[in-house]
Amino acid sequence: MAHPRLPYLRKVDLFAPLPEPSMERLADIAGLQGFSNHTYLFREGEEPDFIYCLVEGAIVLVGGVNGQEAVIEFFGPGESILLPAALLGLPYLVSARATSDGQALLIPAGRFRSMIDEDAALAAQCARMLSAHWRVLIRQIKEIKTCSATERLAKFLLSQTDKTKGSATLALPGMKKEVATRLGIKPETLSRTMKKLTEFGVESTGEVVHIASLERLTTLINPTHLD
Amino acid sequence: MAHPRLPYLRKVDLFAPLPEPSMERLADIAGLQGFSNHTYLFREGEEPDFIYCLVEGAIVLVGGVNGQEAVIEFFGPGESILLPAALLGLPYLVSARATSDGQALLIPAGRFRSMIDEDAALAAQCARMLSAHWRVLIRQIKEIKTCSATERLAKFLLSQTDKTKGSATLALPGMKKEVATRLGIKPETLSRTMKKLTEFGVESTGEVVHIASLERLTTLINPTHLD
DNA sequence: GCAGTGACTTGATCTAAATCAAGTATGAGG
DNA sequence: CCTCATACTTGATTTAGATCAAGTCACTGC
Repeated sequence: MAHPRLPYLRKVDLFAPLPEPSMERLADIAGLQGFSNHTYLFREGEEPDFIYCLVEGAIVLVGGVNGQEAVIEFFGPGESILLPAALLGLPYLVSARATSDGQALLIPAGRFRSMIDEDAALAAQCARMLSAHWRVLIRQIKEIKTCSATERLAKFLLSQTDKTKGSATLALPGMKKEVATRLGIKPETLSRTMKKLTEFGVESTGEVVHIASLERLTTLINPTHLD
Repeated sequence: MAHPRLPYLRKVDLFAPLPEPSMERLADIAGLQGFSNHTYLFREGEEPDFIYCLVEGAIVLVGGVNGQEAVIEFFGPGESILLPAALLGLPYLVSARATSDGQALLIPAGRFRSMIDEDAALAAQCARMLSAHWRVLIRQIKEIKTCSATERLAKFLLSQTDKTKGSATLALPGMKKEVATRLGIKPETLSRTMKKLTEFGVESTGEVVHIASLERLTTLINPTHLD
């Protein structure tokens, strides 16, 4: 095969639906890079050199204001990050830290920026992926502004599984202290909130959380509010 | 002129940089609609029929969870809303309420969705506008998670003017109770927080806010934290 | 094996912001 | 002009979550 990168590109949601010619142009400029746990892929304030597409492993997007640091979102295989900064050529607003070893496809930002004006399929696909992520962020903002810590944790846990009925076992996408800032609370509060959820059939052993009944946990979210 | 809508299209940031042929295709399908204060342009949960491009007037995007309602963001002339829902054909996650009388260009979502796959310039421009808005949302999430109510209000006020030095007078983009939920606080808290800012040269008379010294207000944001 | 470090928990206390409860404008409609 | 509704303010009180302070536990490196 002409391009050894092609099989990796196909694993990335942003590129998977693209026609062959677009894929090949991307394969020409993409590079594969391994990263190890706890390292930073890039930091807030830096100029955007690449778009990062996760092939394997997991990372967190974190934003710092003042001395503090807050997790914006967790990302896993198939997801792409930093498309907005790269497209606009503006400094990153967030940093990315690996939460496991893994591999990412790196697409040079400058080349990508010129490709997008000529390749309608690619541009449209970017618009769609950005739209999808826009919705993820909106949901998070709505939750922070209108739900209590307990409700937010319950929603978060439910979002970590694709099942909707019965029981579920899931691994947290990062350390507890990262999950805490993702939810907009402190680690101590997460610890206590987790304990509250015990009454609703949630058990946690390290990174692994077991939910006895998804239905039961769901009742916590809309607390007898029927209108 | 063939298309009476063209001058309006040019006022919309999303379309302004597009080449003539793209503009004309858009002019063919766009419709102008007036709206009056306090009315809803669309509501959360509805199917996306249009993209709304504000030509004149102002609107708020609000999201409701449980019984509550929170302002996500304020929008003014030139800005477009609901592009994400329209592109993906998914139900709106938010509602839009007018905060003044005004006019909007409505682009049918279905037609727009097919245009975008053929028109590279349009698709690229959508990707760029979505990217810009992504950054606005990220900034908001970072602020909510890491700043106190006072800091968030100070930042918000500063963001409402393009000046960076001296004094400034500005009109709030909506009612105080809307500004409050935009900041993730209750109206009562906004009232008290405003009073606190009096010591930092902020005076408020109804919708109008006067900042005596932007520099002085800025010091409040990075409280003697230098590293 | 044992110090050292960093994640997590648990408890006691504090505080920022929410809630509850009156108020005072302000503006629309009869 | 008066009444009603709605925005906003102000005060008293409560509370969710933060902060401060010990702990325990698991893992690393010597």
